[in-house]
Amino acid sequence: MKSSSVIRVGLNAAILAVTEETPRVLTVQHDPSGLPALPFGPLDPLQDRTLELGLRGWVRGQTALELGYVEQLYTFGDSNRDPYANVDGRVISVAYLALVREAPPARGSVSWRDVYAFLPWEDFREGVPAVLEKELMPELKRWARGDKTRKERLQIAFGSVQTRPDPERVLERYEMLWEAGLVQGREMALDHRRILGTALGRLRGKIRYRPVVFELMPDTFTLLLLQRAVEALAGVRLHKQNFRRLLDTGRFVEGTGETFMETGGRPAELFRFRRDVLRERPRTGVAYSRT
Amino acid sequence: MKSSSVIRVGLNAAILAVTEETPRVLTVQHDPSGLPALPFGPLDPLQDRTLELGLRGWVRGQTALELGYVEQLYTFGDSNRDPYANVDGRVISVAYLALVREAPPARGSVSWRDVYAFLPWEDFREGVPAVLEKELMPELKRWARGDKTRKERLQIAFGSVQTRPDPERVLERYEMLWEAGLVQGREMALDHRRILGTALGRLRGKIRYRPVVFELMPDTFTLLLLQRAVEALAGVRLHKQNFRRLLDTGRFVEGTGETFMETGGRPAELFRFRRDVLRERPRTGVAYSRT
DNA sequence: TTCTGTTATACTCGTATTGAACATAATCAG
DNA sequence: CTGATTATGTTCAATACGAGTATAACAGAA
Repeated sequence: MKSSSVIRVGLNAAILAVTEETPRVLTVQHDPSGLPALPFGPLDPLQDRTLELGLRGWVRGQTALELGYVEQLYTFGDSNRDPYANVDGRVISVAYLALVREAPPARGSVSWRDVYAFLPWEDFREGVPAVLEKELMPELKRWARGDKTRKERLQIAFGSVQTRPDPERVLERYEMLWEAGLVQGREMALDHRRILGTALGRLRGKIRYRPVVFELMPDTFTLLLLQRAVEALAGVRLHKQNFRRLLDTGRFVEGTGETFMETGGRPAELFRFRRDVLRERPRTGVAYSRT
Repeated sequence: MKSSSVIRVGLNAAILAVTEETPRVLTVQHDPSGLPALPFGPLDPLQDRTLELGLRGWVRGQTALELGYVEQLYTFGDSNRDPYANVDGRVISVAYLALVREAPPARGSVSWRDVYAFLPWEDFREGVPAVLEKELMPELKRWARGDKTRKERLQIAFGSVQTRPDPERVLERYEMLWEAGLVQGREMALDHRRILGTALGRLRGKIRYRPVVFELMPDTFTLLLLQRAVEALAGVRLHKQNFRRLLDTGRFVEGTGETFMETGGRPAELFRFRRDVLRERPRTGVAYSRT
C-alpha cells in the first residue's frame, strides 16, 4: 500500500466564547510553523466510538476544557488545500463548533484570541471595517471587473450600497478573498481560518432561529450584556429597545429580582434564560434586527 | 497495522427530486441484504481532489445522473452503528444532499422511491399520520414516562397539542424512535435512513431561507405545482393565497405569458424562476406558512 | 445639594408582514 | 347552461418591526 493512499481523519474544534464584548476562539500552538491553530486531534478508530466523543476526549486532554454545546460543522477534504496531502497520505478533517460559557485562564500554549483578528473584515460594529472599505473592496472590484459570474458572486457575498452584506456568508467571503489572493489579518496554521470562518457563519445564522446565545452566557446576566454578546458575534450593532422587546415577547428570559450595580448608570436587573422556551416554541431564536 | 485500525471514507448521496407531489429519493440495490441503499462510493484518496468531485464522479458512474445542486450534509462515524466496524476497519461516511430537476427513468437496480415510505411519520399533509398517532406516540409516551429529560426531548421533537412538530427536526425524531426501538416503515441498508432523515430535515429548513425549491422544478411551472412541491417536502399543507403573495412580494418568479391548460379548472399561467433574486435579496427563501 | 453623565426601562407610532377570509374569472364535463 | 374545479384578485384585522421619545435610577463632580 502506497503511503499516499492512506486516509487519516482529523477532528478540529472551533471553540468559541464571548468575553468583554469580543468573540474569542481557543487556539493552540503546537505546529512547527508557530502559527496559532485550532485544537486538533486524530480520530482513533479503535478508541473513539463516535466522532463527537473522540473530539470531547482530546479537547479535554489538550485544553483541560469540558465542552458543553457541540455541533458538527463541515468536513474538509480538498487535497490541494492540504500541505500534507502528497507527503503523508490524505487528511480529512471533520470540523466542529463548540460553545463554552466562560474563558478559563489559558495554560501553556493554549490561549483565547479575538476572532476578528483572523477575519478583520467581518466586524461591522463600528461601521464598515477600514480594511474592507479601503483595501479589499477596491481590489475585489478589480478582480471581478469584466467577469459577470465574479461580479454576481461579489455582490451576493459582500453586498452593495443598498444590500448590506449578509452576516452569515462568512465562508463565502473568505473563499472569495482567498481566490483573489487578498486574505488579510492574522494567519492560522493549515487551513484553520477557513474552519473558523465556517464556525462564525454558522453561529451567526443559528443565533437567529435557535436560542444558542445562552450557551455563551453566565447563569445570570444583564440584558445589555446579552445584547453585547449577540452584537459581538453578529458583528453589527442592534437597536436596544427592540432587542429587549424581542426578548420580552419571545419569553426568552425571566428576571431574578436581583440587580447588578456595576453598569455605570442605573442598576440593571439580572435575568436568567428560561429553558422552557425550548418546549414552548421549539423553533425560535434571537432574530435580532440591526441598530 | 491491524486491519481494524484502518479508516475508510465513504461518500453517500441523498439525491432528492419531487414528482407527482411526492418527494423521492434515488436508491440503489447492490447490498447483499437486498435492501435499498443510498448511492454509495468510497473516496479514492489518489484520484478525488475534493470530496464533492469524488461524489459527482461515481454518482455519474452508478446512476448515469449529472448532479446539479449539491450540499454537504453531515459526517457519520459511530462505530456502534456500523456493522463493518470491527470486521473490516472503521468507516466514516460523508453524506451529501443533492437536488435534481426531474426523475430520469430508472435503470437496472437504480430506482426512485417515496421518501415517506422510509419515514412514514413525517408526512402531515393529510393530518397527523396514522402510524404516529395510533402506534408511535403512545409508545413514545410510555418510553418517556417518569423520565424528565426524555419527556422534554419528546416534546421538542414531536411537539404537543399546542405546538405542532417542527418540520425540520426530522433527525431528532428518527434518533428518538431508534433509541426507543420504534422505527417503522420500509428499511434501508446500513444506516442510510438516518442519512435520509438528515437530508429531509436540512432541505425543509433550507427551503425557508434560500430559494432552493427551484432546483427541483422544471424551467417553467405553474404556481400550484410549485406549491405542491414545497408541500411535499415540508410535509404540510400551505395556504394557497398567502403562498402566492409570498412569491409575488418576494419577486421569486416572473410570468412567461404562456398558460397551462391541464390543471382541470381555469388555465394557469406558467412562471419561471427569477435568478436575480439571488442578487437582490441574498438571504431569502420560500418562508412558507401552513394551511 | 444639585447638576451631569450614564445606563435602564417604559411607552408610542407609523409601516410592513401575516393569517385568514371573501370574491370573481376561466376552463371542462355533463 | 350548470356545477365542479382551479386560478387569480382583494380586503381586513392582528401582529411584528423599525425607529423614536420619555422617564427612572444610580455615580460622581460642582
